[in-house]
Amino acid sequence: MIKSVLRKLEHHHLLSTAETQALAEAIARPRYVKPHEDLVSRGDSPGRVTLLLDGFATRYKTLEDGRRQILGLLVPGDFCDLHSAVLGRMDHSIATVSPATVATMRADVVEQLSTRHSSLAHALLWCTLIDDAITREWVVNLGRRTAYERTAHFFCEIHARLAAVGLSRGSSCRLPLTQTELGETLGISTVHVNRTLQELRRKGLVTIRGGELTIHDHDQLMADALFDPDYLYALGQKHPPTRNAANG
Amino acid sequence: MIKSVLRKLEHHHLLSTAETQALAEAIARPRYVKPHEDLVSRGDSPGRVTLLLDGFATRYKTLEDGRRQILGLLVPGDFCDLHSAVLGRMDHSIATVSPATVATMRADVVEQLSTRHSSLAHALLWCTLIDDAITREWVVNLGRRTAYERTAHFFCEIHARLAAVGLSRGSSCRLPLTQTELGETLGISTVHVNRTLQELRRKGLVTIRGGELTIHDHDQLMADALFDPDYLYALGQKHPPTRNAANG
DNA sequence: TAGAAAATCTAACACATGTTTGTGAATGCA
DNA sequence: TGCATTCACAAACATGTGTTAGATTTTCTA
Repeated sequence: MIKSVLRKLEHHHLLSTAETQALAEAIARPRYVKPHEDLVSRGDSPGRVTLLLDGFATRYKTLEDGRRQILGLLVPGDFCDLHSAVLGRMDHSIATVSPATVATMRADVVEQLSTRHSSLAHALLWCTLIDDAITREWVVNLGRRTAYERTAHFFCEIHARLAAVGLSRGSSCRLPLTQTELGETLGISTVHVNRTLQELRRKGLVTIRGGELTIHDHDQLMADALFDPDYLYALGQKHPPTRNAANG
Repeated sequence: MIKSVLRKLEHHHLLSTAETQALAEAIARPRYVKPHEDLVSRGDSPGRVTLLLDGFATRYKTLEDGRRQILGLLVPGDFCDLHSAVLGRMDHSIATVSPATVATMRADVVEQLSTRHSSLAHALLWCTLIDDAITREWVVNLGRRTAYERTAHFFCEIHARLAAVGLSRGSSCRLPLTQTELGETLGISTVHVNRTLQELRRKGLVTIRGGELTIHDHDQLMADALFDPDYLYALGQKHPPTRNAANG
């Protein structure tokens, strides 16, 4: 279960056995969380860092009048709130969307480990910065792409990210979001999500059913989305340069 | 000139004289840059970290077909590409919008300083995380706010951020963006920017002229924008708790 | 397994925003 | 000082997306 996290951290570069062990020890015993439950809420000062081991979660913010925007989709292996260890409190909330398994680590322990193991610190920072790169791409998505392009782009991204942690089966992967949640992610209304999904289906590019996303024509989807996986920093590749020849 | 940076770093908590001195020494002699010139381009692996000392700059990305989205506005005191030191290359470009003064530091020197001076490392990380919080709020802005609300929100944010580095005069501050650039920031067309600015003016909330932004009714503007400065983490306050009583 | 609740899907209509095109004013450059 | 360029502003029209409301289907749960 902890594998998904290690796999992600090692995308960056390999950790020593001492490091992975220290990390594994710091991780509290996994906890099961029901769908649609807050893991951390805006304003919290958790003092613990939460790690998503299984299932899906969203970062989100709600405006005074109830409008909700999803800021990011968290997939297994993602850290939920590393930044809160430095900033002290959460400026947004995080909620599960599916049944999930999470583990936590004490923030001060993470800090200690980071000072002791510089490449662990580096790996954690790397995770945070990839998240930022993804958020920036979402800004492009919301600002400059049409609803259709946005949706296509989102599907490309999710498939790539899940593939990176070994959670895709060929052209399929899980994506347990309702059309309402998709709308809150893509900045469009639920009704328009429905229209858009129909168009993607009609063109034979994508079907989504029962929380399962299937991409039928990856090339065309990427083209329609103006998708360039550059910003994922080879998250989709097995192991970047630092890994030596004997790749597994 | 270096003051703007220090002032920002010290929002977080005070640096020792040794630290500020080490930082000052690492900063190469300032360089003047013309408006609308790239400071770093997408794909670059700069090896140096750039610091904006004076003037304005934008992070931006361009889609294959030419559509451009501004991902962030950089104001004096902001780091342009701290993350590139870890990620290795830029996933977006940074360009000046006004005449600007910048300085650079070698990435490896920054890394060295960070390991030697932990509270400097902390301060730099803090800057990065604030940037992320701002980017997340931009996602909300683009995804859930109307053109009018977005524009109002953007003006609130810029004024708060400039006030934080001592670059506002009462209800006014510089904002040298053309209506086209505002559109690329707010995810709307140039024509619609014009319409929106007129509405803000008609309501007596804001005027923008000759690169100068003036807010006539701050309360109403914040209300219309659904602006909550929370996400700026008290960037707008002089000095947070860690600073002792004798505040300047 | 029935009933309730949630999610998908449709349709009609409203409207915010985009597009195109053009004018006049401001700005920069030779 | 004049010319070219950029910028702000305007009007008419096109359209993508939002809204409201309701019918169907699926999923949950008692």
